[in-house]
Amino acid sequence: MPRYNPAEIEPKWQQFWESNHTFKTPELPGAEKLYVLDMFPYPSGAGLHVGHPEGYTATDIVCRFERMRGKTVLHPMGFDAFGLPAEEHAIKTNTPPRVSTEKNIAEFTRQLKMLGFSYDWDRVLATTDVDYFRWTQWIFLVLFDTWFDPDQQRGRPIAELPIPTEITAQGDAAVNAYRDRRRLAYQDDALVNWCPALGTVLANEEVIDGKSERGSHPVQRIPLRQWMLRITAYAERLMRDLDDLDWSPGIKKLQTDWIGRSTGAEVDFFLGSQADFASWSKNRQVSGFPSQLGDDFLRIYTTRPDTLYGATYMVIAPEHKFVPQLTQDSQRSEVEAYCQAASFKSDRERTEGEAKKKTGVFTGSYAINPVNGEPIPIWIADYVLASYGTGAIMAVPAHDDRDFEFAQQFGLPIVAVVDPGASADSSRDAILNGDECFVGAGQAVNSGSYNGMATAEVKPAITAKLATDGLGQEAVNYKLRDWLFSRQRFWGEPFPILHELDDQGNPTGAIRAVDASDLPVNLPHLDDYQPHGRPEPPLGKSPDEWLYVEKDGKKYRRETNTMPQWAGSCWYYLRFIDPKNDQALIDAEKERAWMPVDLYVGGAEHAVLHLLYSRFWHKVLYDRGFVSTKEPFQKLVNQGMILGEVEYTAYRCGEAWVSLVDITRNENGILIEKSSGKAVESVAVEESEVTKQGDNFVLADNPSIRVDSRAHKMSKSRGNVVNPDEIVRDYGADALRLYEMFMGPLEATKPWSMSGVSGVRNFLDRVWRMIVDYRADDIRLVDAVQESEPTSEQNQVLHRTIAAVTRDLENMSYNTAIARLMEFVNFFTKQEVRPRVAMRQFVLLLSPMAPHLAEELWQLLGHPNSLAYEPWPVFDEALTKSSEIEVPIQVNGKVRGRITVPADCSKEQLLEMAMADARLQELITGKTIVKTIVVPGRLVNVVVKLQ
RNA sequence: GCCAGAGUGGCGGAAUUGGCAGACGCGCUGGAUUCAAAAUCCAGUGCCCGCAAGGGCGUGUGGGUUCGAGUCCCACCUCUGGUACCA
Repeated sequence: MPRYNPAEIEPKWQQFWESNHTFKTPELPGAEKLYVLDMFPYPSGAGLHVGHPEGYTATDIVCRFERMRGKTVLHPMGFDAFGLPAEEHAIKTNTPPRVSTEKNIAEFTRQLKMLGFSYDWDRVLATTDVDYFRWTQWIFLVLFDTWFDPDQQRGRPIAELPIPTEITAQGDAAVNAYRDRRRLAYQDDALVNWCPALGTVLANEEVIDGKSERGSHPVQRIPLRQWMLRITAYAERLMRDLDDLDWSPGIKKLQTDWIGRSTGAEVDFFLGSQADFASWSKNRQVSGFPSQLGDDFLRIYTTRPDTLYGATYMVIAPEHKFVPQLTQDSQRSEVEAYCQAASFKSDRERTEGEAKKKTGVFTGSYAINPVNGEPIPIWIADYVLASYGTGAIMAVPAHDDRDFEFAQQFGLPIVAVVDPGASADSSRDAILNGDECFVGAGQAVNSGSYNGMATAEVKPAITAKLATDGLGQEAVNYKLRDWLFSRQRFWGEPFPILHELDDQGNPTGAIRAVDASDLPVNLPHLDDYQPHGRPEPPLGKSPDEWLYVEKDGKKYRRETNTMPQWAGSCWYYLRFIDPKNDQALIDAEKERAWMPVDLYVGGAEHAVLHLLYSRFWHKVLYDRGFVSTKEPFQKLVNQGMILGEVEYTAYRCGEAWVSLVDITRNENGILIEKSSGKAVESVAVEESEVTKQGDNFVLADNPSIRVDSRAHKMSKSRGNVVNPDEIVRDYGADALRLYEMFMGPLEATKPWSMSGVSGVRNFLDRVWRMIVDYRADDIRLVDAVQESEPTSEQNQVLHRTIAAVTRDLENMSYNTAIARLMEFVNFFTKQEVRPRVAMRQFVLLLSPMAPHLAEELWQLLGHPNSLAYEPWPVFDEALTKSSEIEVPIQVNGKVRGRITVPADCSKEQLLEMAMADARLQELITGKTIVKTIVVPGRLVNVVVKLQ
């Protein structure tokens, strides 16, 4: 029964590859290396999703293709296994997260192996492996041991940090504190989502609308001591070094925008009476612009120093440390209530909901505008963020949308200082009157000596003047914030940090790093994973043997925060190169030989954070001499999302159908009928029940009812999730791989289609029957496959296929490569004689995409060894060409006929033959030839006009 | 609102980058094979007019450049994804 049976041949070849170590990668590459990396998965309990194999198949094709072209390929796989779901599961079931994690990893491994990817499984790792996170902790020690030298723009050992003499004079504790403040890993108070009812700190994604995801309890933002990583120090390099990467412009832009560099000025506003302003500013002319903040002025950051004359009030963030100082007694209760309310809101809530209405409260205090000596009121409002710039702004309502909206709401003055000019539309008067906001560039007005100057000139001029007066200076700001690196979680890497305790067991504030030789710091055993009710991490529940450490005669308590999930995924690409090294995170020679990653493929959801964090760590490791490349990932490709099968949805209100055009969403997001306002019910309809009318789908038996036709994201709740196990069972792994590649371009979002899967399976069946005698009782070649020379036509098809498939694989255009292979099969199944040499070449071309079937056929064609390292077929250019070609003849750009001409026919000959064509003559008689266009090998176009 | 990407047959998608629009697959129609079905094989399949030869229209919409536009330019519409007061 020699039918194509993937259930039999796929496990057979997977076993063959495994027992022969076919894809074992040498420690060091040969002549040419290629490092191809997939974004490793989080091993969730749900198992592999069809989205995973999309990218994995694409990279596997690259690897198999390039191995055959002689490259030494590194293609590893691992698991990003720390994370919230395992811990949630632990809280619910009280099983240790490691147990469920390992179970999930085993399941993922089984599923990945079932798809025949050519990973070097000897290198597999999980971020939760103790041998792995030992080095994650080690890298943290490097970050802890590094400060950023702004002059050299690089990270240097903390021992090289220059200590000011006055600090040295204060003793060791002062020196240590000075160092601690400058390390790349440092401690700071940051706001966390504290949920008193659950007795635990929640991650941002666990907070929905200010309530806990579980149980809907109120969540409060409270400051908690946190570990931070000084990624902002690297902002400039993270931005600049994008230039040399082979990433899509879209991703580069996302990263650039995330870093969000802006230039402007910091300006100090005097906090005092108008009478004292003169002497204060005179002082400033002598002392200059101070680097330290004082309490007699408010420092703001602006990108529009040119609008300083238009600043009519100021706003500070509710968390600004001047709030108590600036609040007058008359305003105190109002201010306190406002700030309290703001503390309950997350950043997101402040910007969402409530129609983004601006809120704020007056402090009762005033500051003096440095350019004109005018006092202006200081407000508190949550539209100003504490974490950006200086947490305080000068408000220029005439030229900033947000300030304008706020000023209108609270009746604050609006003074225009930029004239949009006559060229602008009719609203110029409204703008100058302060009735409308204008954010563009123009000409300065109401701006003292700057009047008449263009915006672009005023900016530097005012900044320069402020600098000479000691009132301001040019400044650069980034939206990028330092990376909040600690989590109040159990299931993450413990920090290798000890907090010194005094004799009473209280922290002294001094910290020390765990010695590198004492790594790893393993996670302790906990009896249970229930929250303990304090705003402190679960590791606070650890047994004393773990929690308390004595070292050099001093007592310490371990750090109880853990690292975020990002930590382990920041550097796994390095460990794959040398996964078992117990002396170093990576051997230097191997690192130089394999880095950088030549191709990195994964979902676009990691476009910003994961890639930015990895790049940051890599740069620190580079500065400290542990890696040799500036950037980790040379080429990046983001695969598109796979949606569920297309669904048709009709809507019904009671018994009556309602057309899609008559439906809208009410303010609660419920679908209603526009006319009646009644809720409608959505009904899934079969494809056979709908028909296309114009651009839309309608019910076949009621064409006035339009229905919705779209593919949705796969989700459990929608019930449209496709399970790879089922596809492999019903169609085979090669069919799944092939289908996912045939669906469309790798980067595109595309809907799943079960009949598409059976289409490619059908192709694989045809491939089988092209070579195997499916009517015989045992597996043998079909009679048509013979040891003969290909005809010139067969050679033409073969060599064109080799050329096209090779080019398509180089471009990662897998859908068209597969189409070429289909054309080959369509041609050769019609051939009575199928030369064995052509079949051999074809099998090699097919092998990167459908490796199991290809190996089986390769064996059948008489080769005892795997084809994995067979040389890739080479095409002969001469054989791809035919001697004659068909060329269209156009009249006025419309195709009116075709002629067959020699392929190498010259321009003149081509025109001559075209003009000799009877059909053309017929069409142009009685008309004047205005022009002829002849493109050899392409077309002839005759332009005529009447007469 | 802003940013990015995309709109091509009944469906997924091709088109060597300005040169025969719709490759390849799905679906559909007809035929062969079969007692019948499945499977397989062959042929056809953008829309409209026409018995046919042939003609007209056609790549989201409207304009433009060109001998020639899916491809380039301008304006607009729709969808998808991302993002959210960063001064």
